[in-house]
Amino acid sequence: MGDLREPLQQLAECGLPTALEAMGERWSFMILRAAFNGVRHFEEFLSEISIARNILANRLTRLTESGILHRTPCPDDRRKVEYRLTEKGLDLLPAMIALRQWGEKWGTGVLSNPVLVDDRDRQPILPVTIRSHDGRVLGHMDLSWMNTADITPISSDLDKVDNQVRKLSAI
Amino acid sequence: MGDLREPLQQLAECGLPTALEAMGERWSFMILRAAFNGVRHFEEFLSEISIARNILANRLTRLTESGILHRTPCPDDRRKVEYRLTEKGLDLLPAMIALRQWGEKWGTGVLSNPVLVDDRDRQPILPVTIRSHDGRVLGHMDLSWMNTADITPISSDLDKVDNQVRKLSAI
DNA sequence: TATTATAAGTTTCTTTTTGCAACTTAAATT
DNA sequence: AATTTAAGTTGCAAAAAGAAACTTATAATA
Repeated sequence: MGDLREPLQQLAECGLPTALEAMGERWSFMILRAAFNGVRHFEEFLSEISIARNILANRLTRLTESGILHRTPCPDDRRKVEYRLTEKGLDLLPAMIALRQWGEKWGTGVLSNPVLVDDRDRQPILPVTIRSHDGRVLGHMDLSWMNTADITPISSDLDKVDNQVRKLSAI
Repeated sequence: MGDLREPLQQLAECGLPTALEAMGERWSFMILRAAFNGVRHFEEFLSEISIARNILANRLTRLTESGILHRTPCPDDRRKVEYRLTEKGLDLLPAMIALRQWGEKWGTGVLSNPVLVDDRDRQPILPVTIRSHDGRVLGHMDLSWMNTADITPISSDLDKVDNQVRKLSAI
């Protein structure tokens, strides 16, 4: 069988560079976390995070431009500006929690307190995992890359596409 | 009821800064992605990613130091060095996929090809989500912060801890 | 064997980002 | 009217990123 490193260009066709363009700068994730914790104003971010004033201003502008935060001047106090997470920003929660959980698991004894719980039963959430279409938890050894074109809608014969598949766990 | 922004210090007690210390630098996630795609050697990373030589050298050293990659000189060709993901590195897959999926969803029409499939049935994986202990998919409005000490082992009376809870969706 | 090529860096220098501190501007408080 | 607060901006120094040439050890080739 051929070389395993065929999709050189395909590596480029991936959402990761896009995500990093918006969230890859220093402090972006810390600002996001603060926003998820209800922080909404400039001076509030400033006291929550140990970031320089000008950098914060720059990041808030960038996050606003990329549609992660929405900037609104407050009507009641016209000095204030409110930064709120948009739907796009809120949708970063799984990525942020996955990162946080990884840091907790592998960091030097971070006690992880407080912990995220489900409102319904007040129990801690599960570790964020990768799941198959029917909900089984998958590890990297269970995964392959496959061309969208070669995917059978739901369940059919899938024998002939065998060599269109690249194991992720060739690692 | 009191102020909603009580856990100022608690924001610091979180795995996110730890995770960002290891993965927050520019290119780290791109290197990780390449590693997940089977890239193992310096020159290979270099041609896969548009990164400067010295920066790549620096990042590989840093990622090795933080235990995400393991560096081994190749026995067969002593010029070569092999960089492989450790267990700690492999464990970043959910975070990376979550980011990638976010980029695909919100980026400017990234077609996402190839796509990650489950080996078992060759069907695309689900979007990475946050789940309750019993597997329900949770949104940010279903989540609260709670002190570890106040969590009832599995299911008991949980009424009195009511004001120990901070809604995440006060947003 | 000598010559060339390859792999994995390192060095030097230039350009961008960070970070700090002081300054600004508009609006609210006292 | 004077002071304080909120959200920035400006100027300058330090750190990090990027480009290009250089190094060192090894392997392949003539």
